[in-house]
Amino acid sequence: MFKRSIRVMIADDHHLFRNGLHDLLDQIRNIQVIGEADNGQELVRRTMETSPDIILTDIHMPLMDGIAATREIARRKPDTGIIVLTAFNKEEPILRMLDAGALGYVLKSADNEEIAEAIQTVSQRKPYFCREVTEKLTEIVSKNYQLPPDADLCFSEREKEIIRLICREFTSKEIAYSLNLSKRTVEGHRTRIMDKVGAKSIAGIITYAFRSGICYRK
Amino acid sequence: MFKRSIRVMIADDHHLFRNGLHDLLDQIRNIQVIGEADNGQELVRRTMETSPDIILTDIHMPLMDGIAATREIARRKPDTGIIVLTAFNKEEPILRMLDAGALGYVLKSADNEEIAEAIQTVSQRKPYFCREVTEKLTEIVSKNYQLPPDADLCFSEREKEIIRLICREFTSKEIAYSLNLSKRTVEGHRTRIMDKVGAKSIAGIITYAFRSGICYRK
DNA sequence: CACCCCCCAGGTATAAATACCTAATACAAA
DNA sequence: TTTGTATTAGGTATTTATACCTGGGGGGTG
Repeated sequence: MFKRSIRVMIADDHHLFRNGLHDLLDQIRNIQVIGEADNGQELVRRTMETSPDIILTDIHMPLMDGIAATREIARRKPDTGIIVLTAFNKEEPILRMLDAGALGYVLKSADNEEIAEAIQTVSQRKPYFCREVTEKLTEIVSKNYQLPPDADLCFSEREKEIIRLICREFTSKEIAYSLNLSKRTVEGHRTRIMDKVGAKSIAGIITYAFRSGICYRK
Repeated sequence: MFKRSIRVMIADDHHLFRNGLHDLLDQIRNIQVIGEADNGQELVRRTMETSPDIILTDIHMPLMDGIAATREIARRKPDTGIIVLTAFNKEEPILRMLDAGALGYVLKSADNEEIAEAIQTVSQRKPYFCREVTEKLTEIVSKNYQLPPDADLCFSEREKEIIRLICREFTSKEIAYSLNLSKRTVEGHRTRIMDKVGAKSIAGIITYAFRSGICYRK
């Protein structure tokens, strides 16, 4: 089966690094480097013009950083696979880039094979993270994610349903309407929930819901 | 370069599934299946005896589930690469298995190549997650991890103070008393806060507070 | 069967929150 | 100086929430 080559754009503010990466990618058969940019604005502009399949971008760049550029490109050309290629394995940039819409995250210390693998993977719309970043990611997850506490199990499905609706700013009347119940029934559930979690008002229900994982941050 | 074959152990309570997987793995050159287990206890015991390089295990199994078995094996034989092979792409089992020490997570719907790839990857001590799970993982991260919010800056200290008190279940009257203000003043702040965050009620204020990081989970 | 728990729903009453107003003070920036 | 914003505070009215009470129906279990 014939595979058309993957068209790649490089963005980094260091000329030498771009050169090295360009040479490296030129050696890979089905990859074609179609452009370079030394800042985020140029990256966005050239991406709009040339529609690369894959972008390899640094984070720290003048005029517009890689995060803002990624966000912009993810919005305007959502089919573009964006891979972050940066030196540091820090929590915040990883999360910001993920949030901005990057599909891959590879450290600059990566070897040639890994970069090639990242490009191949992301070009199929699959996420790719290098080992270090995956480790970081799992670390972040285990650090920030609280497993549903046993208390969770104390709630019936109905109760959890109502808790989530409460968190979404629905009043008892609205919840009753949407669940085809009486307003009094919803109020009854609400009271039971408050008793269970020891809350004095919906405020307590909501804080409990967030802290316990019944509701999520996003 | 000569590569010694990867010694794999299979754990699943379904005989047919073990068979199918066994046959599949037998077709891969450098993989050698050295044993099977149909429950977690047996998995741990046989792992202690035979020290496989890689374990492919289901989660739901009698006597001891895959999570407990993984935890045990990660503690007693930390060099073992454990890959979860399960049917469902749910948040909780993923996190539990990661926490327990699994390095890979592949859905049973995966094709042969993907399972082979997972084994190869994990045998190099690199984590491997199938696409769906990676997506879930990033979803979990972006859902639970809060970026330092810019919105935070939009609130005056007074407003943030009041937001935190609201989250702690204080009523306007109580807040007014504790801050030596009029109840009406607190209500005024509350209204301004609701306007700013686009909330319809305190529920909206609290969810905003959690999501933006003005209030914390733990 | 009796018992318990969940879900449902109603009454009555008070407290709290919200939606509209208005307006004075203070302090910093344009 | 003027402008803006934060903070303070009040009035009036309606809607919601909460605290008490009551009861029925269904499903599972000892």
